[in-house]
Amino acid sequence: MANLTIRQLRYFEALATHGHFGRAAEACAVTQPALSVQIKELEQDLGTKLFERGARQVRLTGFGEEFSLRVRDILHRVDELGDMARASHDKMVGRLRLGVIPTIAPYLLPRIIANLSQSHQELDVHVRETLTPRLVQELTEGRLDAAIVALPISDPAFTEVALFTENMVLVRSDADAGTPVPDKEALREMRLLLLEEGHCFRDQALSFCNIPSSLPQEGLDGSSLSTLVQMVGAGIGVTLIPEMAVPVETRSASVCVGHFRNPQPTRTVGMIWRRTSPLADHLQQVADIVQQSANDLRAEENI
Amino acid sequence: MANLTIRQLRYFEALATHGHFGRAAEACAVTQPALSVQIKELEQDLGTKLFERGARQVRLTGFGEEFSLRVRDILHRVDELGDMARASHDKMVGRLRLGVIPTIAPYLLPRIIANLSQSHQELDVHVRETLTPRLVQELTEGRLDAAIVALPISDPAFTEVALFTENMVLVRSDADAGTPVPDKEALREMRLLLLEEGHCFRDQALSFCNIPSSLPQEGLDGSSLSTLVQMVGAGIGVTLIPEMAVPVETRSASVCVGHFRNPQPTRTVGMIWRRTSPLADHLQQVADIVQQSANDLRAEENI
DNA sequence: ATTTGCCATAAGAAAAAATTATCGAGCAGA
DNA sequence: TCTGCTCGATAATTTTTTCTTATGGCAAAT
Repeated sequence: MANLTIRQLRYFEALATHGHFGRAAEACAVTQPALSVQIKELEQDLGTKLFERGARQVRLTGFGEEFSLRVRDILHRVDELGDMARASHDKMVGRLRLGVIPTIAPYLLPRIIANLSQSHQELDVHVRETLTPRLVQELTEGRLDAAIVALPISDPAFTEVALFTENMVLVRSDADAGTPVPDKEALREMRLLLLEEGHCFRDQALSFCNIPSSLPQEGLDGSSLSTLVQMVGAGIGVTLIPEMAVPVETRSASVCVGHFRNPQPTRTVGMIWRRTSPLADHLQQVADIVQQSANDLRAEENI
Repeated sequence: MANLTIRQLRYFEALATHGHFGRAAEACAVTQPALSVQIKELEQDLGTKLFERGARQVRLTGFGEEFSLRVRDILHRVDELGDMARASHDKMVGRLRLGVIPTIAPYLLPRIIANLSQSHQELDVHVRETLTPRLVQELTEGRLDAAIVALPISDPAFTEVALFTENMVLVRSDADAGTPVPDKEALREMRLLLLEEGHCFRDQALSFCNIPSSLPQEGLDGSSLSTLVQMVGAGIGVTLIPEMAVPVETRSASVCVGHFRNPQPTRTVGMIWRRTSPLADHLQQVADIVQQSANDLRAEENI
């Protein structure tokens, strides 16, 4: 009934083209009875004769003729399945859904995209920029393939790969240039501008200053590092930003950048993906490229 | 490698839609390990993971997603094969390639076509009108499904079914009306108009007169019965035609028809097809309809 | 009439796929 | 943190399918 097999269809096609059981069988690398039986069962399943067995030759019936057109089409499509799989073996193909947190995306993404599309021509990269908790959720739900976040995440469901560790730097008004960089105790006395709640970078900044993140601030949170820097430039206060953001964010603002020393605050950026993801191998490649992208960026800055 | 089975594709589709091995297996009416193994082998054959087995759910990978689109399409087409076969089970469907000799076609074909297309709605009938030897050849080569000819053909490769026997009648000029119908000896002295060589009806006429068919005639052969009758109407001679042709051919010509007696010349018309034809059952039905058509025609003439 | 080519069939062997039973990993509720 | 539970993977065995080899029979060709 619905028990057609691809094998039967292959035998059928061979017999249709060769018009000869023996040769068709040979073409299929089986013996003639094997092919005979399968053709017979195919005809039985269909309830219709496909071939007319004359003494001299084997010919398709009218129905068989129509049948063969469809069978050829089907076999072709089946073969394509294999091709498709083979094509996507090593090179990562298709879509890569990548999440990135907002304090990384603007600075690193352009480089990542450039490098990725160079090394993985066929890959179309979807980027989602949002806060860590949402990235984690979407990753869990399978709506993302990987995410670039600040470590640690410590979710046992994820593989976590550290990519790089970068310093957090102080952004002050131009007016403060030359004055010594405050230590973290002094920092606590200053007006520290922070990202809105939910940004991990906010928590990292607070943590560096030993300020509990639950403590309410003065209500001057910015929605982006860019906003914070602008506010600093306006003389409203100081802020911390990741080193990576320096070239972009301090270019057009009248601010100066100061490095802390001993201990310097840092954040570690990494990539995470579901441990069960079958893309694991590929994702490690992607992680390497992201790491390379960060290195590129850093090298560029230090020119 | 190229060992994909339809079964695997069916299991795959079930798992893709259910997202759950147990339920997919149930839907396929097999146990869960059976499905598990087949999916595993499918993935192995392809060399790619199709599903991501999370603890909580089973999800298609990006590749699996693309794969499933194609698989659904393929399975649909495979199912159509079955439908197609089922649809053509009893009712004869598709094309019927029917050969007919020229001394039958003009008289019987309209009726046959009418009756056939009434009883076999879905059948599109291709008609080929030519001389017996060519019909036999095309039948042998599988380029025709059946032929309506004068019997006997006596080819062991063919099934031969007699349909009806009809008289051959004399066509004379109107002027001869009322004079007795000549017997075959007298006929030999008259100017007998015949079809061109190759027509079996020519040979049958000659045979009735005991004239060897090898004997050259006076070069007045007609290419059709219609021509012969017109010639008779012009007073050139007499001719024989099958009774079936009388209403059509003698309607507009100034000729009269005479029946021989004792023995009347006759020809037997029948249908032939390759004994190996899988349409045998259907062709017997067609033969019945052809026979009925001849009866219809005869009844109509005798009104 | 005999031989030959070719497909069908039968019987036994090999391969594939199913079943039952069991394991172990990840969640969830206690 | 443990414990029970769900669910998929795996193992061992049986059943089913599909081969191969051997052989038969029919029709065409010599």
